[in-house]
Amino acid sequence: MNEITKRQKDYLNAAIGLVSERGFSKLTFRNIAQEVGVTEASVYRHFSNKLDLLRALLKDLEESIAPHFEKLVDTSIPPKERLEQLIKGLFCAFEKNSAHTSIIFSEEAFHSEEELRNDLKSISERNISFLSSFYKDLQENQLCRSDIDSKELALVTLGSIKLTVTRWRICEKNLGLEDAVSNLINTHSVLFNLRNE
Amino acid sequence: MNEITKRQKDYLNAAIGLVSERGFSKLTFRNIAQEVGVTEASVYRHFSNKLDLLRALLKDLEESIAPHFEKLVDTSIPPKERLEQLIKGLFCAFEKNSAHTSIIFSEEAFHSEEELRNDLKSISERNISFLSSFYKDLQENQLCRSDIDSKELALVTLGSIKLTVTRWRICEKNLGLEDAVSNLINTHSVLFNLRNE
DNA sequence: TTAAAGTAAGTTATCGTTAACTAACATATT
DNA sequence: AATATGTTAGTTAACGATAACTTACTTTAA
Repeated sequence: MNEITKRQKDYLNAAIGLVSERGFSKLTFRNIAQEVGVTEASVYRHFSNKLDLLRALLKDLEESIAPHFEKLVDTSIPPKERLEQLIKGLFCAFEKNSAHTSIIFSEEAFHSEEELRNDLKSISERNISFLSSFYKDLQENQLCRSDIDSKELALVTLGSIKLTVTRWRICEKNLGLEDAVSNLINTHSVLFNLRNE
Repeated sequence: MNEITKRQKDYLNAAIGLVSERGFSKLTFRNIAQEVGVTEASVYRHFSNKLDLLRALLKDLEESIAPHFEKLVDTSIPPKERLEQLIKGLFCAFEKNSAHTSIIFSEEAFHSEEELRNDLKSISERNISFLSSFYKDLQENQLCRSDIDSKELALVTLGSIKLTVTRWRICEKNLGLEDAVSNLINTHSVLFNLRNE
């Protein structure tokens, strides 16, 4: 609910780095404190408990990802470019902090906390709905195949993005992310018969 | 390496149930022991440490999933049916034990253990390669669109399957898995222009 | 009778969390 | 200007719970 303070943001950045580099299981008050250079108890000055911290973390990550999906409905840009910008934007964010993928894409992480699980669900459904209305608009303007429901197209796109990121993470960044992105865009163009006009 | 004993299998089943119902973080020696009805130390009679247990768990899950992918190359069955059987088979396995999804699909769970991360990677690549050669064969027989590389098609399919399972899990099984399956198959038929002959 | 399976009772380490207290600074009152 | 009050961000030290893991002893079954 409340706005985040500058100092809280410091702690959150430490948390994000921790998840990115050492995994979700290493996200502890001790480790965050160590990263920031303070004591464990000090973290409690800014987050009253772990749920509170996770809530803030999820919100912070959502705010860094949502804009990419929102841009999908900006009709001043050619549709294929919009999709390209979404994919590139997301992958760029993921490259900077793979915590984004760990958290945004991992329902497992929040298995125990129903509230956070629901938050994660909302974020995911919102992203799907942006993608879906993007495709619906294209279909209505004959810029995309319309023999498949726009929501199904959205699910295919999101699934591909998630899988690509997952594989890229697991391969320890061996395979080029750039190539993966252009493959993704090309595959979508052909498969969905995307046109700019 | 070694074959698994009957008693070990009991413990693994308990472990799978645990992950399915209470999440990966609740997979502890204490909880496994409690499920089986023995003492914590007893579990150590069968698995020398946690890495050993996770190794066995991963192998066990792989053995229950691999056959579904292997059936893809059985040319005695019409191709569309083969794909349908893969998807249905996987979803059926996931419905019985959602641990399969937590583990097979979650790179996060094994973030800290490089050995297991590599195992997971191998399993994933193997599955992709089965799907890929399935599509390649179809393409060579003009039973599938061939303007996109078979591996890209495989990635789209796997991504869709994973996303569908994830969403189904997160929604607490509210939305029907049956519908999701038939949607998936239909979307693939149309999108990939799949034919039986 | 001997090897496999189980137990009780510990170890050490780390987790989230709290309590009691301090130093530095801003604001308000006299 | 000087004093009083409040806030912010930090400290040390401990709490109970739980994790992985060990040792020494007992039961059970081929």
